Amino acid sequence: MTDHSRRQVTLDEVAERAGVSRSAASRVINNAPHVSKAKREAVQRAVTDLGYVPNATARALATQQVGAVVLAISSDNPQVFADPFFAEVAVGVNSVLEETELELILQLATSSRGQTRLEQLLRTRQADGVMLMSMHGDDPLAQLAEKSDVPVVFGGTPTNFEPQYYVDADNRGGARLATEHLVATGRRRIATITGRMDESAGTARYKGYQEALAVAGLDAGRVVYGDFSEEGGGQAMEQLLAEHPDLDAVFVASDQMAIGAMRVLKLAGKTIPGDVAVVGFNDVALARHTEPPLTTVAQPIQSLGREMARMLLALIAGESPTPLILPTRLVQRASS
Amino acid sequence: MTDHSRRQVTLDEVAERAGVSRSAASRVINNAPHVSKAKREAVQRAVTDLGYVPNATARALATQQVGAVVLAISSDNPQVFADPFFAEVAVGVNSVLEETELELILQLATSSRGQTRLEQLLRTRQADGVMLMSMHGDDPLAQLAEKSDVPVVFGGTPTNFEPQYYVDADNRGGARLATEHLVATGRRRIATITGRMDESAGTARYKGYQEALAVAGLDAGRVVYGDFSEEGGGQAMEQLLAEHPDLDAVFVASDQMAIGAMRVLKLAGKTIPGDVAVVGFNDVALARHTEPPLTTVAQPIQSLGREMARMLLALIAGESPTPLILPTRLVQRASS
DNA sequence: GAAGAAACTGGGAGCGCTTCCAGCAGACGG
DNA sequence: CCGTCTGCTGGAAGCGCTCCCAGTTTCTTC
Repeated sequence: MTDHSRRQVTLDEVAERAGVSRSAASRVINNAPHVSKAKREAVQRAVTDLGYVPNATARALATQQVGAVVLAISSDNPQVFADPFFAEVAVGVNSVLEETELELILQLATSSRGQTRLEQLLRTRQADGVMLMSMHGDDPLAQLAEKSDVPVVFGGTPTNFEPQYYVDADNRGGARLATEHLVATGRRRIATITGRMDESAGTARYKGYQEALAVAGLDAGRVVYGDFSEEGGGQAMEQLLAEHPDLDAVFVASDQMAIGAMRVLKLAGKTIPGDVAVVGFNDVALARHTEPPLTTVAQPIQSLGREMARMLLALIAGESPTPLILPTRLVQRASS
Repeated sequence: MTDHSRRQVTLDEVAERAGVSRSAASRVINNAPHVSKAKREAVQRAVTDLGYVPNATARALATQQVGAVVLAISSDNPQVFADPFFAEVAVGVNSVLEETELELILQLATSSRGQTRLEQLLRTRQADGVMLMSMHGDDPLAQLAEKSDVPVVFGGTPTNFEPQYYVDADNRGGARLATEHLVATGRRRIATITGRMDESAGTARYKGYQEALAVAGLDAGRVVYGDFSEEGGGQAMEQLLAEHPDLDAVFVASDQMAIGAMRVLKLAGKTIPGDVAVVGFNDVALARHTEPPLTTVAQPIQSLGREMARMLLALIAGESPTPLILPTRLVQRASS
C-alpha cells in the first residue's frame, strides 16, 4: 500500500529511508549517472514504499523549466472555442503531449484579462512554449509572440506577416481543388462567398478560387465577402443572386456559410445541384447531414494539433523545424 | 517602455530599485497591509519601470498553492473531447476562471498514461482543484477522486455512487419532459432508444421516460439499449421497428442516435412526424439542420462548465457548496 | 511628557528540488 | 608502492518568493 498521510512525501524522506544523500536520491529520480547500483535500488525501493512523487513546482523552480505548454486561442469572440474545430485541435495536441511530461494549459484569450495574461506569459516565460491560434487579422499578440523569448508555434498564419514557425492547412490548395472540381463538372459561371478577409484562411481560400478560375480562363468576378457565419452566408447568397442571377455554382469558404447559402438558394427556388452547385470548406460534422449533403474541403484538424505540438516540442528541444502545410482534400457529396 | 532584457526581473531587483526590503516589496505586490504610502508608491513605480511580473512558480512553492486547476475528462475513448459538448463545457469553465488568477489545465485521461497522471495529480496535490468529467461507468478514478485531498467537483454523476460535490443536468427531468410532450401530442405507443447504461446520463434519461409513461398509464416496454452513437441509433431503430412495428413515437436519448434513427425510419418508409414522432436529447447544433428539424431536450452546457468552476472555487475557498442540478428544457421542432 | 498601543520595517528561514564541486575510494599501469 | 584516473558521494548553494518575528518608529491618551 502507498502512504496516505496528509503531508507530501519529500525527496529528503526518500533519501533518509534509503540511507543516501538527497543528491544521490535526486540522481536516481532523474536517472542521472554517478550512482552505484546498490544505492540506486535502495532509492527505488524507498520511492515505491513511500509512494513518492516529485513536487513539480519545486522542480520547476530549480530547473527553470515550467513543465507546461500553453494552447492559446486569441479571438474577439468568446464563443470561438465552442467551435468543434478547436476541440479537435486540442485532441490532437493532447495526443502528442500525453507522451511527454508536459501539462497542457488552455488559454482562451478572449477578454482583455485573458489577453493580458497571455501577454505576460509571452513576456515572462511562465510556460515552456505556446501554441497560438490567432483568429483575427492584425492581432498585436501575434507580433508579440513572434519576438517573444518563449518558443511559439502558430496554428494558421496571421494576415500581416509570416511567422517563423507555424503549421497551417493548405487553404489555398483546397479552395483551388474545390473550384477545379466545379469547373470539371461543367460549371462555367462560378461565384464565391469568401470568409473574413482579415483572417488568412479567408484570403487564402479566395486566392485559391481565383487561381483555379484563371487557369480555366473563366470569369472570377462573382464575389461577395462573407464573415464565416451561417447568417452571413445567407445574406451573401442573396446579394450574389441579385447581382449575378446567372451563376451556376458557388464556392463557399466555410460549411457554416454554405448552409446559410443553401437555405437561401432553396428559398429562391433553385435546385441543388441542378441549378447551382455548392461546395463548402472544413467538412464539419454537419456537412454530411444537410439537404443535399454538402460537397466540401476537408482539413486534417487533429493532425494540425498534433503537428503543432510536435513542432513546439522540437523547438523546445532546440531544433529549428520548418513550417508545415497540411494537405486538404475534396469530399464529394450530393451538392455538386 | 518595459524592459526587454533576457533575464527575468526579480523581486529583489524591484526592492533594491525602490530602496526597500524584499519583504516590503512582497507586501505591496500582494497588497498586504503594513506598508507606508511612500514605500508603496516607490515599489509600484519600480514595478512598472522594470516591467516586473511575479514568478508564478516561486510563488507556488512558497505558498503551497499551485495556482492552477484541472479540467479532466476520463474516458476510454480518445475522441470524446472532439465532441462539441466538452468544448462548450471548457468555454464555460474558462469564463469564470478568467476572473481569477488560476490557470486551466486540460487533462484528457484517455490513455493509461493520462490516467496515471490524473491519478498522481489527485494523490499529490499538483493542482489546487480538479473538475472531473468521468464518462464511463465505474471509473476507478472517480472513487479515487472522491477521497482525494484536493478539492474535486464532478461534472455529471458516476453511476455507482453519488459524489459529494457535483453539478449535473436534469437528465431525468428532461427525459420526462420529452416523453410527456409525446403523450400530450397524442402518441400512445412510445418507444425509447436508451443511451449507454453505464453512464448516469443514460440511466437517468431512461428513468425519466419510464416515469412519464407510468404517470400517463402507458406501456413502457418498447425499449432498445443504444450506445449514444449515430450508428448505434440506427441499429437500435431497426430492432425497435422489428420488435414493435406499431410504435408511433420514439424518445431517443441523444441527438446523434436520433439522427441515425431517423435515417432508418425514412428508409423503412415511415414519415416523420406523421407515422412516428422523434425526440432527441442534447440539442447539438446539428439538431436544427436535420430533415425534419429535430425536437430535442436542451441542456445548458456552458452553464454546466461555469457552475463547475464556481463550485470548485467555493470549495477551494473552504466553503461547502451543495450539489447543483441544472434545468433542461424542451426545444420543439418539426420531428414531433 | 511618559507609557502603552499601533503601525511599519527588514532579516532570515523556509518551500522541495537540482546541480556544482570538492573529496574519496578503488582500479590500474609503471 | 606510488601517481593517476575514473566513478561515486554528499555538502551546500541556489531557484524566487512568502511570511513570521523581533525590533523600531510613530501615534494616542491620560
